[in-house]
Amino acid sequence: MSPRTKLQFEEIREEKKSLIMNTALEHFARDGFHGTTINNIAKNAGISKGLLYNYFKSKEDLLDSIIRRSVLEVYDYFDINRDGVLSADEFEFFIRKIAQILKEKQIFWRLLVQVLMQDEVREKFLTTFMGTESLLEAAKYSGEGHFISRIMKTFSDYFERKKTARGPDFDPVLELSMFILTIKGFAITYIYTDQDNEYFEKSVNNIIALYK
Amino acid sequence: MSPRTKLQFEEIREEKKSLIMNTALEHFARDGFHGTTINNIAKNAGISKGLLYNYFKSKEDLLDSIIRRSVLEVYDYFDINRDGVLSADEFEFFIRKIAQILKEKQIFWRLLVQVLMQDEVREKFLTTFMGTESLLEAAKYSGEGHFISRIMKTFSDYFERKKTARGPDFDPVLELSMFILTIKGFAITYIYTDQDNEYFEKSVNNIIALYK
Amino acid sequence: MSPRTKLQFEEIREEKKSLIMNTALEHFARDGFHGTTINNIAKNAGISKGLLYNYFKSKEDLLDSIIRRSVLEVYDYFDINRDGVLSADEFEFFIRKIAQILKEKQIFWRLLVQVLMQDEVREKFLTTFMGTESLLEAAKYSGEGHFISRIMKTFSDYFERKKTARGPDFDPVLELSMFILTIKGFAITYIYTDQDNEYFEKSVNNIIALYK
Amino acid sequence: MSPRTKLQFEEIREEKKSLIMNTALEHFARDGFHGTTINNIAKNAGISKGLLYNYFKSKEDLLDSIIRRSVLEVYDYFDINRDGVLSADEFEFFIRKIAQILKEKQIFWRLLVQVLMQDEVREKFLTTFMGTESLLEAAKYSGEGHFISRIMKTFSDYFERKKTARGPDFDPVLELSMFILTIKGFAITYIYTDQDNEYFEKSVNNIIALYK
DNA sequence: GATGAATGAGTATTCATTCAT
DNA sequence: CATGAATGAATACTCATTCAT
Repeated sequence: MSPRTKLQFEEIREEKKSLIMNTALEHFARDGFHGTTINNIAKNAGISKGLLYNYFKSKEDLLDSIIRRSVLEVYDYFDINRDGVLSADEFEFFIRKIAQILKEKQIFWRLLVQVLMQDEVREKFLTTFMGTESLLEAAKYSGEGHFISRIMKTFSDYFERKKTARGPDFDPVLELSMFILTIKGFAITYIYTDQDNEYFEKSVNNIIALYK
Repeated sequence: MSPRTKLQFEEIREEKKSLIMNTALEHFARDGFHGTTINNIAKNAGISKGLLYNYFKSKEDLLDSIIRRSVLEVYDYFDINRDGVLSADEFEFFIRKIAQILKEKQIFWRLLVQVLMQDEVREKFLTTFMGTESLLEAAKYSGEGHFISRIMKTFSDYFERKKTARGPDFDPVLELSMFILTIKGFAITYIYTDQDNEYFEKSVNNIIALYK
Repeated sequence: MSPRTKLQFEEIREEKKSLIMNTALEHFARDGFHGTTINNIAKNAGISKGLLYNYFKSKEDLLDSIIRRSVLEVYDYFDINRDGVLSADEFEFFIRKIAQILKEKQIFWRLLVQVLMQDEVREKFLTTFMGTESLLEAAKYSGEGHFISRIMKTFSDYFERKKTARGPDFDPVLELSMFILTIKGFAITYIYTDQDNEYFEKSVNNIIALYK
Repeated sequence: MSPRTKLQFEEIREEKKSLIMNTALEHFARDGFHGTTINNIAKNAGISKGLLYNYFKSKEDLLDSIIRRSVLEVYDYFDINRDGVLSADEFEFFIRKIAQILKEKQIFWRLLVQVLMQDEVREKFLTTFMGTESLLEAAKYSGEGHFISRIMKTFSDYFERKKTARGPDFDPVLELSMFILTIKGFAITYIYTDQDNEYFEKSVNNIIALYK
């Protein structure tokens, strides 16, 4: 009957937080942020509302935590040891990685996209993770804490380097923006579509063929 | 002081409805469906809540009406006299038309995209206007009332016909899905971006160059 | 069946607001601000919670409104045409006036005192109506909007003028602060005591005898 | 490693209780009873909520304990060996004592006053320590456990005795009630005011001059 | 047609208190 | 003795919708 140790408490905390966040993610992604009630989350997680508020300051804080956690997870995927120069093969690897993440975290991306449609959330998110509102702008800076900005810069450099090979008619910024736009379209499409579809893979290959 | 004719009453009705819908659209697009209150719409439209309910059965009915109206408007854009065969030039015309509509109705598209992220709305909308959940699937049917499905079919046929010219390696369905996905990415991008950007036009040209 | 006029609406509004404020005042004075629930106020006023929030932004706004209204009422009592100089008879009139107000608005004063014990409310109130935290300090300034400060200044001047008559040993500031302190004690006592007590009147007379 | 004796345990218990009560007092006085949370008290006392409930049955019990303890402390101040007759010098001593206690326990008095504004608490407290609601009434009885009543009686007798010296116009009850009222005003004033103010001492002297 | 007062079910949030460890 | 996770009832506040005028 000895009291629980600090570690035990910590474990319980982390487990419960995770449980709540996963449950909430499902709800948010399916019903939207406003359409989801704390009551429902708590009920589905099998806990009381009070406990939820023991772990998260507010409904918004819960949303924040989910986004933050998932973004950091995504960041890990890209945290490979690189010299800042993206070779053609590395480029391909990247694209495949993005497709893979999309597959594995489909439900999160659905939430993210939905949430990013709300203007306030959008602004806040972009400032936090990109440092600017436009992906094209983001590509110009190598913001320190701005994960997305860093990736954009990497891609931007990639297309810049292609200019020498492709000649003066090649517009690297246009190429970059077409590439981003295509990736976005790809993502939006497969967030809501069955990804076992044969065209998921085919599209990936095609994007690589187009922009590698 | 002759009494107003039935027609005049009808006109007033339509004008008021339009006023309400326009005001509501702005709010929905900016604050989301849940984030918008009837009170706010009524106040901004300069009418009373009661009157609003005189015109629309419910908040959802108001949303429905807006979507329905706008879709019909969009439909008008495409209601050119055509023989069901899309020539290369007609294809280009189409793309430019889409870009133009995107520009002219940016706020509506923003709303539509946002609303379509909510699963319930999404399903309802897709059933009504497409007859299926997947654009690719939609291309297979020439649904009667299904406006979007019809457009998809037109594009599908277009890429099918290119197969003969391009040879056996050409996969028309892949081409169609890459095309759709690109249009989606283009739309999503410019719904939230300043469209006076030089890359708006450049991207349009590029998409045409790629898929014409 | 003609619709209600603006005036009619205004009347309804004012009546209901008054009803709510009176009901709330009773509750606040008896159970304290925190001890009173919106539910109870609404129930006792015979209206729905929703309506209450139609008239007051929040529970705190309701409290604010009550205080503001009552303070203005009290202000009216003192808004006599005066030259800024308080004669001995006017002094007596004042004291009797204060006693009278205390009697007529006992329940409000109970609330006010109770509320002023909460540090935050206290600060806010003092800043709004006095311009400083100390009555003694308030007496130094003739703050424009600061109703209480103005009264204090009047009393301060009164005791200053007595100095010439009473000689060098007379400390007008001490006299003022003893006077204030006595009035406070008087108020605190009779806020919670049956005022038909014979010593209510006797005390008033005594205070006048002491400080006139 | 000799086991702790019962006495040692008792000491620890008392120390912890004291720690909790002191912490709680600070919070109650600053934020009010309702505005204070058990969580905050526990956190600031450096203990767990559970332990707090090991010492006090409820939040209200904690409040009760604080008041009870402090009242007893105050009682000690007055528990001088006296014959029941208050001489003029003893009267002066008393007043100075009250002023001193006010200074030393300012924070407690603030709490007490605040808490006594809540009607329920008020009633309970008055019954327990005074036996009646009115200080004037309290002066009539020499309630056994009623500490305050006893003090009132002492003062009452004091003013009664002065009647013989002052003549038939002297109303001892009026004098007593003016005295009480002045002390109350003095207390209320200096509970919230910086007591290093020179008028604190001057007021004390003045009260003594008036009622000795 | 037109108004806005009125409703009530619903929502996020708080907090004293309990209890397994 | 000691911890803090867990509960649930209570509370302020919101908002779509109705309805008397």
